[in-house]
Amino acid sequence: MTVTLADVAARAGVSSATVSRVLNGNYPVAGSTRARVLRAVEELEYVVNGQARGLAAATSDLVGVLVNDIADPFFGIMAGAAQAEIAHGSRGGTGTCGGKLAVVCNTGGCPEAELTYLTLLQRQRAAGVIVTGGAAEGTEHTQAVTAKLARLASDGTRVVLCGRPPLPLDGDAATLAFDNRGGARRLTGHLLELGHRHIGYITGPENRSTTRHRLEGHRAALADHGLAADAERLTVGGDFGRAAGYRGARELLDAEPELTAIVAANDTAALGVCAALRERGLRVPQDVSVAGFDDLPFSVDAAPALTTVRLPLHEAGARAGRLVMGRESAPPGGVSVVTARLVTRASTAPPPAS
Amino acid sequence: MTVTLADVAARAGVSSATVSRVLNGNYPVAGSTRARVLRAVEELEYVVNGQARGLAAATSDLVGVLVNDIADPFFGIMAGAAQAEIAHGSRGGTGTCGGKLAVVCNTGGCPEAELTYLTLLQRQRAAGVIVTGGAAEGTEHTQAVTAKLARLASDGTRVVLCGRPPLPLDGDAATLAFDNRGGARRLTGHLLELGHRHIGYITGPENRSTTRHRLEGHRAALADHGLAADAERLTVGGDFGRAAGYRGARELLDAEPELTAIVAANDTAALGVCAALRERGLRVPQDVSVAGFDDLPFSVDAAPALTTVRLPLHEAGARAGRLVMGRESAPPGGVSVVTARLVTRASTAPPPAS
DNA sequence: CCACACATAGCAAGCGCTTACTGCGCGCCG
DNA sequence: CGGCGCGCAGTAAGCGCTTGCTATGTGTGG
Repeated sequence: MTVTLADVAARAGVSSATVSRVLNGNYPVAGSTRARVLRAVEELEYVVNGQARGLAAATSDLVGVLVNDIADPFFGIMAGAAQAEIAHGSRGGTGTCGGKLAVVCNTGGCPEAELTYLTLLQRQRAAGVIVTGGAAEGTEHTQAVTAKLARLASDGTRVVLCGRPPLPLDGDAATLAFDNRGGARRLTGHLLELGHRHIGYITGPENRSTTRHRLEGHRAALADHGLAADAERLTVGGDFGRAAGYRGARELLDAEPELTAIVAANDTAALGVCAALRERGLRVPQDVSVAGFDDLPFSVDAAPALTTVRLPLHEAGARAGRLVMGRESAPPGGVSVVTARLVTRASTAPPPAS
Repeated sequence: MTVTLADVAARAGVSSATVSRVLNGNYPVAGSTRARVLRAVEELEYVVNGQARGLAAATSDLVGVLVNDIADPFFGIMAGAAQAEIAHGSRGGTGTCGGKLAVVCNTGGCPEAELTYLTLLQRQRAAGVIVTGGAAEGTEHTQAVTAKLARLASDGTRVVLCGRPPLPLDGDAATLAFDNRGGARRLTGHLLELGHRHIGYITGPENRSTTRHRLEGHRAALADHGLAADAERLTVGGDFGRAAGYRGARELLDAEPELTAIVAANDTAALGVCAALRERGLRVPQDVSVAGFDDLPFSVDAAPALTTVRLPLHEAGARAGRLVMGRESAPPGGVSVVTARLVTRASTAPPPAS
């Protein structure tokens, strides 16, 4: 039923070695022979068996891409860009084609799931792995994940960390670190400059590096203006979700009547904040200013358009893809910082005069 | 460097066959032997070689998921849900684990890319393939894609079409067809019932089944009310993108001063429509009603909240995942229709009295 | 007490491909 | 005109694992 190299060889009247060489093209084969082989391939609709090839050549066509939530455009954008680079060079048809297959794995940000996927990828002897999104911190699995990554790296799998703090890895590893702290600091700084003095903050999920860094940036800005005191009280927990923003905003509003601005740890939550505000009859930005983080595509379309911090997700994903494919080399030290740029739009304005 | 079955066998003082059987667990092995083997596996941090296993057992741990645009939540939601089902049963650690690896492939809706990925998947002897999103129609590659799918199906790969018209496939194939036409018809029907008579329509990309079905539904509703005449004139082309909605709305407004409602082929475009309207000083829904399609998560947060048609994307994706894993069986005939429910929110209202 | 059945473990033959290494025939130089 | 080297093609040894079949040891019934 299934056509093998040997079938093609028989049909073309050559040995299977010759067919293999024609298909891989790194060995001289006479033009006439090659043509005969290719015709046989065509006629038989032969498709190489990737597993057998991988086994024999000790290579793999797979590259893993771990994301926290594939339904979230934040990750979708990075994953899409990375995949485009990874698949790059592919050509259709029955013939040979370069490029690899990206395996996008949804971890839900759970270190155990990360570990599972990493093991699965290791089983397939993946050529590389891109890990996106913040790292969970402080759980025992975190360490296991690090160990696994170290293992992969030292086994020759290219490891790229994208939007996650650098890790000391042996082999061919690189890190694209997002400047979450700096971005958050500039964002809150912007609000402070506008004159806000009572600024609420809705965090991301607990124990994640991204959450921590953004919060640290926010607090650093407050400290710059000698406002560190209130910080704790005006911070409520969230999870990057829209509902958390909604809930958090209500909570903040109840706790602090003088509140004039709310910063959410990301755009999605900021949208929830806006909804809660609207519901209370508060206008954005006249009564309360709102800011997010990430600058996802929908943020510009929110009403009012959201002030946020832009992370070049597409570019970072593409770069991660190139790094994992070895098409671009890592900077010395292996770590390069991705800058986060403040984008001011209509959702922030000076606080009401009152 | 890399640990093999034989290494484990040597360490445990058994043959490699025994180790294999312990790991696969479908053959009686004495308890004491099993324990010894497992300890050796642990000590050596052995991880099976998926390629070798696949080759020997003629199986695969891979399942492909083709999507048009991974950065679009429409696909992200389905892919995420499907993947959760596909990975289901996985357990961490070094030991055995069930579940498979989902390979999410971004095709950009381009049939050539679909073909390429399908071939890549075929090379890896994927256990199954889920194809999501509408099909391109009328290009010569469309036929090639169909042929490739037929080939895969008859080779034993489970094929699941999710949100794409059914195809006559041999093997173990199933289709989850979205009721785009019915949904669109109900949506436009809603607008007509509100009293609108001049309704603009912004389509999806050309030559895609989804675009065609939604437009057909829209026109069917118009025809129901004897309004088929204007349909052509009040339809402008789009591509499911936000910018297309923006552009389309301006175009429609210029062409038809009496316009009181605009239907976009999806929510993303509807957001662009709202932006254009705001820019012209038109209020939604007092001056112009707007409706989308899909009910993506952000639609409820738009201002005003978008009237749209809800497609149970999560559920459909999960179901596709179960089908491709053989954990749920296809309905007789292989096709099951996913219903599209009208969701009326604040963006639609009766036309202005004038 | 022997034959036979059953429970385990080992042997070895692949799975389909890559890739040294070997073999062959030809043209060219001396 | 002989030998050498080169350009191609073939041979075969794996890659790491699964699995049908065989071998061994123990317990049981006749």
